[in-house]
Amino acid sequence: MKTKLTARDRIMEAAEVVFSEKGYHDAAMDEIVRRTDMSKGGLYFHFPSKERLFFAVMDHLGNRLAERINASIAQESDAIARLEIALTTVLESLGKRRRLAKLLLVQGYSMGNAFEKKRIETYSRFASLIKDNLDLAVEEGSIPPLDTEIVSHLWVGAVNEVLIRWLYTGKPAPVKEALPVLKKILLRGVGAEAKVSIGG
Amino acid sequence: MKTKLTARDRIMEAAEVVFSEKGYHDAAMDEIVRRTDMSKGGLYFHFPSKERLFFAVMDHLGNRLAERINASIAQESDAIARLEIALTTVLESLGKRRRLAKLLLVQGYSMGNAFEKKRIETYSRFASLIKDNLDLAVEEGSIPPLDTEIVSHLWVGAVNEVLIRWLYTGKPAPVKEALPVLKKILLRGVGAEAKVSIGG
DNA sequence: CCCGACCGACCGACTGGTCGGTATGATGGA
DNA sequence: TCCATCATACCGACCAGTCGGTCGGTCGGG
Repeated sequence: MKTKLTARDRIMEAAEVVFSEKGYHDAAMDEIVRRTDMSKGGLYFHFPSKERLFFAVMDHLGNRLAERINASIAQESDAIARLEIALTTVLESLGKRRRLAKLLLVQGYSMGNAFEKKRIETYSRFASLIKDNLDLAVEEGSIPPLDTEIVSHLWVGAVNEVLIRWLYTGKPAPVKEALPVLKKILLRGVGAEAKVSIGG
Repeated sequence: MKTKLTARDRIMEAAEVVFSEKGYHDAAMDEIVRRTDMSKGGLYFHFPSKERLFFAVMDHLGNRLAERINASIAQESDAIARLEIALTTVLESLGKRRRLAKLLLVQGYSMGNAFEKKRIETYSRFASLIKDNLDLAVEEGSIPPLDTEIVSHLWVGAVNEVLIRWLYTGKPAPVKEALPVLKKILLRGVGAEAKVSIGG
């Protein structure tokens, strides 16, 4: 294990802070450089453009979130329970850090049309995870058949909106208030009932 | 009725086109001017800034959509039926015009943090409409009690995501494919069943 | 002759990206 | 052991383009 971060990592850390606070467009490369012990030329030695740097940060954070979700559902075999746990993990992870949430959910849009592809890619990854478990639940017979493709995006959108709302207004509290409601409504929507009882 | 549009209206029309195609940031005032029979100075006589112009366009389009929804649900008294009709109207209106949808749902983000307030405002208006009818349905006893505040935003988020998805990938078709699923899942989620039968 | 409406050249601030140059350390032949 | 050589990593002043907004001026109708 290295205690020293690589130059790449240090740049990405600074970039994460600035991008999440300012959004893509309003973030100046000069400011990211300022947050580093490096020069502009040094930064551009490691990343070819602002856009690539942003994508690298997004990928990094997206990966970490995905890993956390996968780890949390790994030991659970029941599809419905896995969906509940996944919801919980997302709300907990993003609800714990505004910065992460903001960057992942909102701050890329100012990139303009180039962001479309990345957004689709990132959101699809999480939608797929939901879809897979919905499909499994249908196979298991725990829920009636439905268009899991559309429903998975419906779920992602619902969670997304509730989190963005929280980012901007500070409420509802993602885990304490929103999570129970989201679980109840979304699960009932697909014809299931919450199994992991925490907030009912 | 005037057949002549005012200068303000002509500017807003041009702005709508450019903003929806390019997004807030990438839209250049010079291009909006070019789409007008007016000069830059003339435009700035009517609107004090780019930001204000964008907000004016958003308000205008938001109002028109809200009016359309209100008109469509006016003659219906049953709360659940009103919710179904409102969903249908939104999907129809936005599904019919990418431009409108894109501008309302996505293109403002590139404004950066100044957009937050406007987004909250715009989305809240539609969430409130949903919330009011959910509250009514609870009062009527058609659905069990629930946190209608959070649920209304869940609905808005779900619809939003499905529409954005459609904007970017072209599927699913908002009215033909997405609408039936959204109605079914969202209504079942709050403990109701679709009453207006079109797509089941 | 005044004033609201409009004109359009121009300003100045900003910013992504470049480029010639430097420091450091590894390599390797004599 | 010592020096020449080379690549990697890094430096930061500078460039060139962009764009929102301004301002002195024009014009026509009342």
